[in-house]
Amino acid sequence: MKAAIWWIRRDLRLTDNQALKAALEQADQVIPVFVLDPRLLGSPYVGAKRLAFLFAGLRQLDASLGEVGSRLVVRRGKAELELDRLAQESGAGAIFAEADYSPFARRRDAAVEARQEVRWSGSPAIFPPGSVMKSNGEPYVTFSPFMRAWKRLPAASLPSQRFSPAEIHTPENLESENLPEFSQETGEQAFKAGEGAALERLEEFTQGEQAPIYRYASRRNRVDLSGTSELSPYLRFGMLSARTAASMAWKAIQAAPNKIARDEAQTWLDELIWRDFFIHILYHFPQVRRHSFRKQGVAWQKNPQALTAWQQGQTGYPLVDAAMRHLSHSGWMPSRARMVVASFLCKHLLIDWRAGERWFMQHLIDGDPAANNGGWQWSAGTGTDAAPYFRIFNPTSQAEKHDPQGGYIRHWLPELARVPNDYIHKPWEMPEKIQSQAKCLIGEDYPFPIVDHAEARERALEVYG
DNA sequence: TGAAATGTTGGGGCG
DNA sequence: ACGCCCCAACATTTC
Repeated sequence: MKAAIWWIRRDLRLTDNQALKAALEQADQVIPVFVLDPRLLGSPYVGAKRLAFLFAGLRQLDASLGEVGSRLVVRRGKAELELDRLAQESGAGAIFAEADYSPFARRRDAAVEARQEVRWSGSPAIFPPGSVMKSNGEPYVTFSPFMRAWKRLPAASLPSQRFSPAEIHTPENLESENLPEFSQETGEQAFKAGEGAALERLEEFTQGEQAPIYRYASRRNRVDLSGTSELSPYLRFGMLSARTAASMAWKAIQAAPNKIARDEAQTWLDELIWRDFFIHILYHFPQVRRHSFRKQGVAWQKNPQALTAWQQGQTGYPLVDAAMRHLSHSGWMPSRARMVVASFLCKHLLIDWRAGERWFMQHLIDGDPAANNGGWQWSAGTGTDAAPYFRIFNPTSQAEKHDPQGGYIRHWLPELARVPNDYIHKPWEMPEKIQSQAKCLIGEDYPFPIVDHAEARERALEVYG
């Protein structure tokens, strides 16, 4: 065919892009287009920090396209209408796109398919939904057997990982919208957008005998040490292909200098498999987006004051508050901190996990419907293969384990900066004299705990039980 | 990818 | 030397 549309959704990259590859193989001219859909831009599950990252990524992509003789076309409107219009303007014979599985994406894509021919290739998952199933044809709902089956799939069945376009011909004279600017509202941009930054970080994380991946398992929980890969925003928007990430993980595992290092790296691959697991779960059970996977209901409590305290990082538990302010400021939080704040909201405060899920989606740069929903339902104990109801994190002992010197806490809670180590994890126990020395009066500069841990724990056991 | 309560063991102080 | 108690350290059970 003469021309084809490459419809970009969450695959903001040129390398290892199966949809782009297919379009280039089938058509002489390719039109890279991103559609700003008002249904997404105005959604209560979208926030400024993630949009800013998306738009910065699109600008980067436009620049990369420029280097191969093309450019990005941006349109604003409902996807099905804008793609219709673009196909008519350009005479494009088909639309090429990577799959996208959230309930909204599937409705949108069905509407597009009703009007235009769409050829799907590639997936945001490493192995797409449907490819990891039980022998009776049903989807897995527990992680361990899912992971075993996933690991039995031949890595060689993954299509070429090395594709990178040399030249893209794109028709002239197609109108393109400007991308909105978000300089004011988003605070400090913690992640540099774009495929280049993503590949740089992946390399740094996985390459060489001293690579962080070889200490991943033992350091990922240390909130004060940046022990995680920090690749999630790139995976979210496909600035990094999940398959490229997996392929680098496999290589690192093979190249590990010893068994300990190999196990450490393996743990990171296991996390990528968790990501696939939740993508598959949302695909097979789209109702989990709105409802608990488990039928038994928890009697959630309405508590707007407590919800606000949690959102603002004013619960009186330093690790919880540091993490929540980290999120508001940077749009990101390490995995361990996410588990701690989620457990606190659902179990200590007995607030419905959906309130936490929405807050995360509004603030996380990497906010992804499948991973975020899966994580929240896991924490709340309502999901597939969920944390058992009696597993209640003690926010103080979690802080002692994972931020032993309080460095993370002091960084995000400046009012606790001068609190001595003995009290950094339980400032409410500080004698008054030390409070004034530390210039931190509890109840004034920093709140008393909004719930007593032991009481909250008992209450959660009773309500969940 | 918990934490608390309860149970067991063994060293050391002491009469 | 011996029995008793205390309690830290570790193990097991329970939520």
